[in-house]
Amino acid sequence: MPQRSGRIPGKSRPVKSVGRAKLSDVAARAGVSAVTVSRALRKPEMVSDDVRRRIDAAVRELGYVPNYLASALASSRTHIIGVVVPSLTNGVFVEYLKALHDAFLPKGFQVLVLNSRYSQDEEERAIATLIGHHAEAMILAGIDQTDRARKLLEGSGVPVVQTMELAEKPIDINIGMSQRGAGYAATRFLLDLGHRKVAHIAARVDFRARRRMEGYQKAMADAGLDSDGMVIANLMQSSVQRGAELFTEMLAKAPNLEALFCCNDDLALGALFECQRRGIRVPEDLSIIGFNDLDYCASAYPALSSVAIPRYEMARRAAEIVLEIIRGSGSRPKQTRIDLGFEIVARDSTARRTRGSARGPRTTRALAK
Amino acid sequence: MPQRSGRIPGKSRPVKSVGRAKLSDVAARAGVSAVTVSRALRKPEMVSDDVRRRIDAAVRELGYVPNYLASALASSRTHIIGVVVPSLTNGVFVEYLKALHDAFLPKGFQVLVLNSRYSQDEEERAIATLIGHHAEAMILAGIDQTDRARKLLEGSGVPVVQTMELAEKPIDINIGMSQRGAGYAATRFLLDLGHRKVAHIAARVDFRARRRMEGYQKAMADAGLDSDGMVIANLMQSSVQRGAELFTEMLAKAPNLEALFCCNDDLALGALFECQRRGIRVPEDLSIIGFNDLDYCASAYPALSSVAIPRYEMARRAAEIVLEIIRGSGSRPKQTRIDLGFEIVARDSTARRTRGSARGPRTTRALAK
DNA sequence: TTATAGGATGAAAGCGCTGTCAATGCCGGC
DNA sequence: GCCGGCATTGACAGCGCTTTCATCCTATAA
Repeated sequence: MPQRSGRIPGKSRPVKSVGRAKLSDVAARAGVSAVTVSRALRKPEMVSDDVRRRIDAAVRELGYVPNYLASALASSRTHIIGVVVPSLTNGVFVEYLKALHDAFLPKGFQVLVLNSRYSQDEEERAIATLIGHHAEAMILAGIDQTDRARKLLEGSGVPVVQTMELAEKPIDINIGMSQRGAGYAATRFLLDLGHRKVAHIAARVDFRARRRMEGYQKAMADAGLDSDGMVIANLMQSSVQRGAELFTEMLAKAPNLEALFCCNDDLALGALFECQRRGIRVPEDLSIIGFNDLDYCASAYPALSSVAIPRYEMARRAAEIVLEIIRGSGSRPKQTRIDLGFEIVARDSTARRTRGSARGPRTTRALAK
Repeated sequence: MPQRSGRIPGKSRPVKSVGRAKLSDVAARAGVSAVTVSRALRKPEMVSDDVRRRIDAAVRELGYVPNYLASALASSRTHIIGVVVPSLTNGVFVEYLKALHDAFLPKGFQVLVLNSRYSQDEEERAIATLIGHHAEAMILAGIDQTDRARKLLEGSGVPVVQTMELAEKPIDINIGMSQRGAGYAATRFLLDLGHRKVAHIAARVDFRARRRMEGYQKAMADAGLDSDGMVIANLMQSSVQRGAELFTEMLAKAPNLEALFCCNDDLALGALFECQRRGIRVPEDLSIIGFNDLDYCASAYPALSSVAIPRYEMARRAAEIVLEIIRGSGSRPKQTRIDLGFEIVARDSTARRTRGSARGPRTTRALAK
């Protein structure tokens, strides 16, 4: 005979959440059964007004908060969207996450964000964690998952969206842009302004940054230019400070620099500040272009040129598609690989090369320090 | 007789995670019972080598991922730390969250971050959500929770840490600093440099920003100065761009400005750029100090003075205390209210007022636009 | 009046795991 | 050759909720 549920006095297990009210407590207080309380909370229109009022009162009096774990286990609905990004501090992902929150929260979903810290292994672990939490969909920044991660994702049976970049063989859905193409275009833009000595600096080089750099190298090669000695790629964390440092380093290698393509805006801003510090005029002596087009680019002096990537739109579309799949349970979207492109935003920090004016004074000053 | 578990053909419930392997599947494949698998996964040293090997193999072959929900429900251990911050984009909280992640993840806890978007109601909802998820501790940015939120927190029975500010009556544990005092000190710093016309600009004014402003006003009043017409407080989102705008607005109200205290560094950077644009020399014509001392302050040209707040340390200490409580189950720390202070970081954007040189040309130019 | 929807409520089972305790097998020691 | 003790393993109940299906009651039609 199964024993009466409840705690056996003197032999109770270590109680965690002491005295926390549960469904049956509310039910007892309202004088109804537990099922009715459950219903009243989820589909209030299914119970009578009188009962609903009594239950509401009981809930308030007891400070009842439903146990989400039990609910999720019983219904196999977690309302969790799993997200993995490589960084929580990078401005790009900050806005990307904001877009995801904005899209999912109003629809009753929680967004569970895990940080892979630019490591494939940590990403794999994060993915396993999210699968363990039974996330109803998975949104990943990047396309470079490990084999095991791919297997796990495929086995999970939930929609997976890879973003930020275009994949050759997407796991499921892919919304992105060509990082390589964007790197090529940014470099091409500088070349088209008449610059020949175009350098590239990068920090925290991950897969995406690497492909941007490849774009830079291709554009240089296509223009018949040598990019050897014009690249500094650093694995340390990117920051404004780092931008100043790498630019300084570059100046030592290539004092007659004409244009600088920075892997991201932080580096570009740091380089700009360093120019001001050294009296290098931007854009007269040096053209600078960043990447990502963060908020501050437009406000800087001179306003920074950059490459705008559709980070908000990528997140929005990912959310849209995921919600559609979850709703329509199973109806896959017709298009599963979407290229959202990018845009070169030309501002005051880049200008056409003017013969003569630039060369002399700048390099002198640049070397002075 | 309870029916045999398993799906009744033709009448099965809507299956969510089709065919996802569970503990019993692994057990069957390894030829052991489910409990043994559970043990092998959690305390490998408790099972024999042979069994462990077979189980590991089965896990791999089936791509088994434990159902975290079921595990948490059964053990009443979620390993989740609940965190509520008012913004996911503000640089301060970005670093604060990073510190929390760094502290908790290595200890086997997940950090569940919810965004209150500077709204008390949303914060209350976030807190309820976290309680529903049975977070094992709660770390909140700020001290201004609603009454119901406080009740929920007290009823939850888990440690609660309020951070970023010092509370009169903490809910539980409080690690912070005096925002008001910091505002006072920053203003005092400018006054001590000989400035009289000291203005304050603020955006996205929340409780903390308001108290910083009160500090500013008190410092002005204590110095016998009038702060009327020297303050612009804006409720819109803060950004570099906004800094330029508010500074421009302030210039119209107070053309003979000598020093500017910005509510945060983004505004200060925007104001700095605007000065460059207008040919206002910093610090000769105008001293500028920001707040938070974000990374880029030190790199800007001129380097921005700011007020450094111990955001990393607040998070670290909060995590430390929480971990101690969870471990030692019940042993409260002796000190439950910790003041971590702040620091005025004087850099090149602030300087002693020099008679004459400043006044004339600057105001002219300032008014020019 | 009696049959008959249809709305409101409840009883039972089970989601996938873990805690507890009992059962089994094997060792050396007497 | 029997027993205590240790190392392994398994059976069972239950975490707090939802799903399913049965039951009850009232209102309406016949």
